[in-house]
Amino acid sequence: MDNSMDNMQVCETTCIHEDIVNRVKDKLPDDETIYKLSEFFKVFGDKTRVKIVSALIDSEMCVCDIAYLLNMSQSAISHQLRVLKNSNLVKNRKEGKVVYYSLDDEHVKDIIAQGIVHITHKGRGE
Amino acid sequence: MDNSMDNMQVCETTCIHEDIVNRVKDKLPDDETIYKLSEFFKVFGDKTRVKIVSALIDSEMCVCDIAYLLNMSQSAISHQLRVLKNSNLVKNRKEGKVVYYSLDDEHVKDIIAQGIVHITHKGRGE
DNA sequence: TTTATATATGAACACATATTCATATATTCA
DNA sequence: TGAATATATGAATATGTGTTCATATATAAA
Repeated sequence: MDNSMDNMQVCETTCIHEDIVNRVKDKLPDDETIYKLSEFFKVFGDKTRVKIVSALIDSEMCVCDIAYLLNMSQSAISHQLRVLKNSNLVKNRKEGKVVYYSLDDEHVKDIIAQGIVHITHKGRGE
Repeated sequence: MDNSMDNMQVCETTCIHEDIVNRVKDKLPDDETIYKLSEFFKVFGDKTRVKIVSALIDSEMCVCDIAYLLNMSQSAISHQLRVLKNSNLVKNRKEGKVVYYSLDDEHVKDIIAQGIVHITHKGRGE
């Protein structure tokens, strides 16, 4: 893992600001945190999942409701709900044959809201 | 676009809660907003980009600094910086041959912070 | 102008991923 | 038990994406 840079074209030059790099390196989150962060945001990086989450902000719904609402197949929704569940973003409860999904994280609303702030502030030229 | 559901295996059944679906449908953000949201979060859905952004929270840096800090090739970093720039998350200034990158969005810090809140709260079983 | 350096970029490749299709599982009802 | 329904899931496929490699561009220095 360390000799992977042996023949890589990286700037082995004088342009590196070692003081800055060293200072930043100390503050940078560890690799596991970075990985978890990117995996977390990756979940929101899909239209279908953002729709599902946005919908569940308003109300608990069953798989069939969501498929109908989003005009998508039951299978596709089910697969995505599993992704959301694995990320602890939604939970479910079973009532007979029907499985109801709802949000399992208080910050989901805030995350979406903050995303909206960004895209509305940056939409048309700075 | 409307007849795409003609032979799709969606629940054309009685389990749909029409009242809930209709109410949620009205509140759901429009398709363009959903798309922009997912594209926005997709940017944070990559380890390298999260690292770059986290690093830039602390200090402006040149491409070479970032490549050295993250132990990655200059080309890989340059490609990712373009993605971040296209998303209006970073800006750059040129000083001779050196290009310095810095954050271009006040909420980036908040987004990362909120992500950390989630992964630390949900890490070890609820 | 020639050389060196810092960055940008297009193409290719390897890998990840979202949806579909077929089917399995679980539950209710007759 | 058997039929119907709601959901879950594995495999396959198509599409997206991150890095590498080679190279182009831009700037500075000799």
